[in-house]
Amino acid sequence: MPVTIQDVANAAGVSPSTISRALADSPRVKLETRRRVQQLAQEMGYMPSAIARGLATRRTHKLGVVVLALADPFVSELVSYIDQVACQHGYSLLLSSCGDDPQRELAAFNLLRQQRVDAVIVADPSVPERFVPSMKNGESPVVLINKKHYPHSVATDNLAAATLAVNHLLDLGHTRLAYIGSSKNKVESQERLTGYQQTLTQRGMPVDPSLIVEGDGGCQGGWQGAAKLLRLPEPPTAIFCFDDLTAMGAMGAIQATGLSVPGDISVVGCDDIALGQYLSPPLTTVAQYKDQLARLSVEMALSLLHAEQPMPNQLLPARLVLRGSTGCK
Amino acid sequence: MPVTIQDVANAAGVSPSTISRALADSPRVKLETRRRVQQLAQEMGYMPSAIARGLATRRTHKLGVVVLALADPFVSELVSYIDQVACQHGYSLLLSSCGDDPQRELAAFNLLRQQRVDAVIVADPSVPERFVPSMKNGESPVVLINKKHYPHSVATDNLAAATLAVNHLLDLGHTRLAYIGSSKNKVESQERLTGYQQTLTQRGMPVDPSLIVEGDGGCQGGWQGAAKLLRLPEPPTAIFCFDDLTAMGAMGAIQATGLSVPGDISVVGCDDIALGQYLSPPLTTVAQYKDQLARLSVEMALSLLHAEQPMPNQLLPARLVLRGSTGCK
DNA sequence: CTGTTAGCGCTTTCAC
DNA sequence: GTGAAAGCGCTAACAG
Repeated sequence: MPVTIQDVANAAGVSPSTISRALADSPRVKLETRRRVQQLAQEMGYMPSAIARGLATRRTHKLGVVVLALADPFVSELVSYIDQVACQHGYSLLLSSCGDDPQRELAAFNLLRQQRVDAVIVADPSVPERFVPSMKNGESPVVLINKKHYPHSVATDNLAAATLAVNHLLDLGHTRLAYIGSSKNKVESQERLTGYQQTLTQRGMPVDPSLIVEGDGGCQGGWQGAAKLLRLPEPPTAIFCFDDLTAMGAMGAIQATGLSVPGDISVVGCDDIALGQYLSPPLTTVAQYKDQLARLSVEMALSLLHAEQPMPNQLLPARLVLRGSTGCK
Repeated sequence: MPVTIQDVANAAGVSPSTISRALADSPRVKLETRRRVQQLAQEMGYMPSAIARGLATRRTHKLGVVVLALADPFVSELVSYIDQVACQHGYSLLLSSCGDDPQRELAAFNLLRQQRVDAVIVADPSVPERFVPSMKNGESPVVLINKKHYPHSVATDNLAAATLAVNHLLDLGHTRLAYIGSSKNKVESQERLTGYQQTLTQRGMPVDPSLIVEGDGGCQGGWQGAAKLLRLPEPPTAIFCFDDLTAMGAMGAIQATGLSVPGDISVVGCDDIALGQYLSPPLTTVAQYKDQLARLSVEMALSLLHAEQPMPNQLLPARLVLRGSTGCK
């Protein structure tokens, strides 16, 4: 049995309330008593029960984090940042992977509701759209990452991201430029596609529909997408991929046929996962500011809680990272 | 304000206790009442407060998961499995990355204690040893993954893993065989090193100390380790790496100098992270049964809780996965 | 400055 | 088969 506030109160010869106040460093208790109590609590190894405190204050200091696939490097890096920020604010993360099964989705989200998390952050953009409405029913605010169309979100500007990538490739002199999208992230992928198309058009290049194929946001989809492009009578000389995993798969497919990256085909990814720089060749990519996505999403969640002026939706820029897969460096 | 059990009781015209029992499907309440209450609760969108329940039962149905770096693919894949299993048992995961800072470590672990998690699983083998003793003080049982020397653990047999890798390389005809270890995972790395040495000796090969270098369990360490090996007067023709990230880094370094994998040097990793098969060439590796590690660690944690006969420590086998980086397939 | 009193929402004896 | 009452460990008025 853990030490309770009563135990400490008895030991200190004061009432539980005083202990409670002293530990909160309330000025309402005499400095001396405060110090004494604090030290005593420390010595006794007293750990306030977050559970009892939660019941009393109706605030659990827990953030629910919903993801579909934690194993996706972008997602795990993001969650890692979120955890850091949350920790700084005295919050813990309650994880909830909803898997791909609609049944589990609901169960997972209900678990979060039962746990009375103060807010939930949907940290994986591939969490299905159909999952989102059910969240509204909950009483805790929901912040979505990279779903800018929802009430509370912080997202990377996909249009700008695609523009950076395509301009880079165009600057390199490429004229046949493909895009591999993601069926798992329809909206995001569509936005990046739009950026791709707009940029081509703006720079006076034709948009060839046969150069637009769909992956699944993972390596496999990237591989298959690239394989399809390679079978074209006139294959592209550069590929912009929905994300870094797609790009990895694409590079694999290209290299497996004996072609060279970037010698024959240049590849650009998106996200900037940590492993990208260790691929051969290192992956040129459009980086998302994961640290900012994390920080802002936590801050937004917290601001929603404290009913300050509702923090507006955030749209973050992206950053081009030049590496070997487009022949840079 | 969420619907409380009182609300449901009022609506149903029975007492809270009956609601509580009905929802637990207790035979003590008449079948008809039970059904009626269950449906009513459903309709009213009643979600029992895990927090109040936790206070009353002293069981939170939460598992604390301690990791150092969630962004490590092995770790995130593992946690992903743990989440699945935990969910099946009606448990949620409370995440706690302790970062590399000893200060935060303590804070992170204290958070878990305050949250009164039922048990904690240390899911990242690179969580520093010095962190472990402080866990014993907690009142909740602790299960460690891949730290077989601790009271409650489930681990992959590192000796066997290394043996598989080295035998494979030897079978391929290699005679100069290097090992890149990890300074961040001393014990594990030492075990794999022992397996490497024993196997070489058993098969009548010399153990050349200059072929044993240390990485950091990540790509960078792998890169540097391989670079060091390449500068040797007589470089190895095969490298067994502490883990897949190390192997990725090593492959990068080798390929960056214009050498070929596996043409000039074969590389074997360990862990079998999902991305391995999409590298060029795809990575031969010794797979850990991550699903089993996850399942058994959760089951061990739960068994510890329910004070059944304490489940003995588990040692799992490893499995060789042949791919391109050793010229297979 | 400190103590007393009431809950927070649930489970669980113990009665009826 | 169901209800009443106590209590889980804490916080937060309200007194003094």
